[in-house]
Amino acid sequence: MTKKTSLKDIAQTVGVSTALVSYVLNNQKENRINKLVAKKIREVANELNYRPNQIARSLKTNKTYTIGLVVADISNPFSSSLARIIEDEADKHNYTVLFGSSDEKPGKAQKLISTLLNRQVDGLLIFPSEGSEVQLAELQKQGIPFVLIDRYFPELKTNYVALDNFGAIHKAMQHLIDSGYQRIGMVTFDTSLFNLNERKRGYLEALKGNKIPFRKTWLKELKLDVSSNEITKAVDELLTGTKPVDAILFASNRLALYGLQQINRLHLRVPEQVAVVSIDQAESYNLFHTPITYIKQPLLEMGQLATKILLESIKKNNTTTQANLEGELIIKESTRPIDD
Amino acid sequence: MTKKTSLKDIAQTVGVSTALVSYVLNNQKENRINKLVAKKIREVANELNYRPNQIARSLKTNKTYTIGLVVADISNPFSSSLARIIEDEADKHNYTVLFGSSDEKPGKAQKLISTLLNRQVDGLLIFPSEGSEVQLAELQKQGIPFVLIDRYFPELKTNYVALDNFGAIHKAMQHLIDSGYQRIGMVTFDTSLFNLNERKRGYLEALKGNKIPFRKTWLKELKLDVSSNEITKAVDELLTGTKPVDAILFASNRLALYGLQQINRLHLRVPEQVAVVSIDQAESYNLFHTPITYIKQPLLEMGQLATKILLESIKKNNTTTQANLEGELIIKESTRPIDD
DNA sequence: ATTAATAATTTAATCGTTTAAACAACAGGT
DNA sequence: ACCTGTTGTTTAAACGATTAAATTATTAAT
Repeated sequence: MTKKTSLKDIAQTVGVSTALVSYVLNNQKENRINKLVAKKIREVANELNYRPNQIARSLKTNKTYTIGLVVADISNPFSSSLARIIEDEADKHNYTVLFGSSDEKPGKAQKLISTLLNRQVDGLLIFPSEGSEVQLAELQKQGIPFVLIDRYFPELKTNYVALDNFGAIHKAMQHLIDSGYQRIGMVTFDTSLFNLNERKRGYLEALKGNKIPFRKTWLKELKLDVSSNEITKAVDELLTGTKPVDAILFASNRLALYGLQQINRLHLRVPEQVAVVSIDQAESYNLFHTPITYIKQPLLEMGQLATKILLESIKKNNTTTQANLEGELIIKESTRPIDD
Repeated sequence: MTKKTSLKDIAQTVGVSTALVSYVLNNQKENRINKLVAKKIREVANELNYRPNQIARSLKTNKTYTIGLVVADISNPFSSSLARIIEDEADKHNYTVLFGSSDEKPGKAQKLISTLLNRQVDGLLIFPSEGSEVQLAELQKQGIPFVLIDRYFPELKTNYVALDNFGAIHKAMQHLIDSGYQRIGMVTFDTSLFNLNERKRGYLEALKGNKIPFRKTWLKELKLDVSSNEITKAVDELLTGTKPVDAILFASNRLALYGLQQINRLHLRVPEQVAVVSIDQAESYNLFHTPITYIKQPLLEMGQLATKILLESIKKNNTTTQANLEGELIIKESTRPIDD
């Protein structure tokens, strides 16, 4: 490995001090520096292929221009799509992203955050997992800038960017009801996470608002780390009883992905025998014979906004920004109105 | 922001030198240090919630325990799945991952690599893009440890881990031919990338080996950054002429994703009217009415092996490891043999 | 020619850690 | 009493950059 060139090397070859080299390469004190010397320094820097050691700079300036991204699982399309958006937005401001997956486990998240902080990230973007309130409160106490994405805790006064889950589901439900569906099932998660419960609340409120009595067999609440088999089973139960549902609302793309497979296996026609709505788009839904109605999350806006809020709060740590963004209902064939 | 505690703070409260604190917390010189003092130091470190400044440590030790991951696009499932595997493997060795997307553009890749190197990553995992040979040769010259994933350049003697593309496609083709398909089309990329051309070579060789004369209308070569419309058009051409193909081989999951949609739109039955094979699995293929035969890439092995090779070559920079892993052909309904 | 003002550059401390080398204090052996 | 060895700890330099303050060189003004 050819030794990397440092300011010192440049300084020596040119015959000046490292300070001067630093000033020149950072375009500081421009008017005070001899143009010829500056030119020479730049030339030598180029020749020696100088790359500033960001680590050394960080140590001195106490800024790493790095943000930490904590997702549940980077291989999940929702996470990776947002990761990409965040990467691009961060890059615009010359920030780089360190990431890690928490697998929805507070312990793992804790370890991850700790690792990222040891690396002196300037701030964190977190998809928080269930039960991480205490950790987050601690971060807050330590004055570390962070923004929550997708989920948040109403009892914590933190920055966050999330979907207006209640509104989105309510909108979807109203659409189903307006289209003539009456026995509407929902497959969602059993969790204490506020945002997911908002989805449930949206479902229940919509039923109530339309005077449709709720039956508890319509609501399937699955663990966050649910297996594909369990999703299959839940969908099966919704669709094969004596009084099957005539529409299903899936609370995540993973649930929809496996749920639709089961609908295929049962040879049910969509939407004639069962209408379907999913939260969160996926290009792959188009492989299904009937295009699926879904709630489009404003991913671009979520990612960009979250990143901007974080960078703002890194600059000056004062305000708290909380954003509940609207989802858009994209109506496709899977919820065609029942003609009667 | 409460000031972070440093070694100095601990040293001062205990009343010893920072050196001693460092030795204790790093479990060095254990037998030479007074047990009571050591205990006291650990206690105070705990109380003050000490977190070592990895930046300072890196500056001194010249090791960041960070690897840089350069993918084409982190939001692509292939990339993000591998990213997750790499993350886990890296974590086992206490490494953290900095990532960035190159969008298949050498310029962007260059900038990214440069940024990562400025941050003193210990090594790089790269999904190289077309035309990056010079860059990679340069990296090599500088003695920077790196491993290529998925693609490689036969003229460069670098570490790499990739699929045996020729073998995989050949296997798929043989299966199609053995199942009675004769007019086999392929949708692939028009590129100088070696591994993708190996796919084309596998296709052509299989035809030749089975004495099936190749027709150039069967082969659709699309740009790497092809739009969904162009994929649609290519599939359309393969399937709607006077002599349509009776099977299609898709060279990537993105091609398959849009290709299958067009097959849906044309209301063609799979496999009766057209058989389908895709490289690279995707859970979402299961949404298609007919399960799709595909070549399963050994992602876990690829990611783990690449990471291991990188960490090895960070430790001692000597050998070059090149691995062409076998793909597994997973046979499903989409290539059901033609009964005759 | 002297002084003052300005221009150009250097000095030196600092960030938080690591680590070789030096040092102090004491024990045991002669 | 003196040397030797061991134990426990400190000193101080180093990593590669930044930057306030000090210093020197040059020019302009009197």
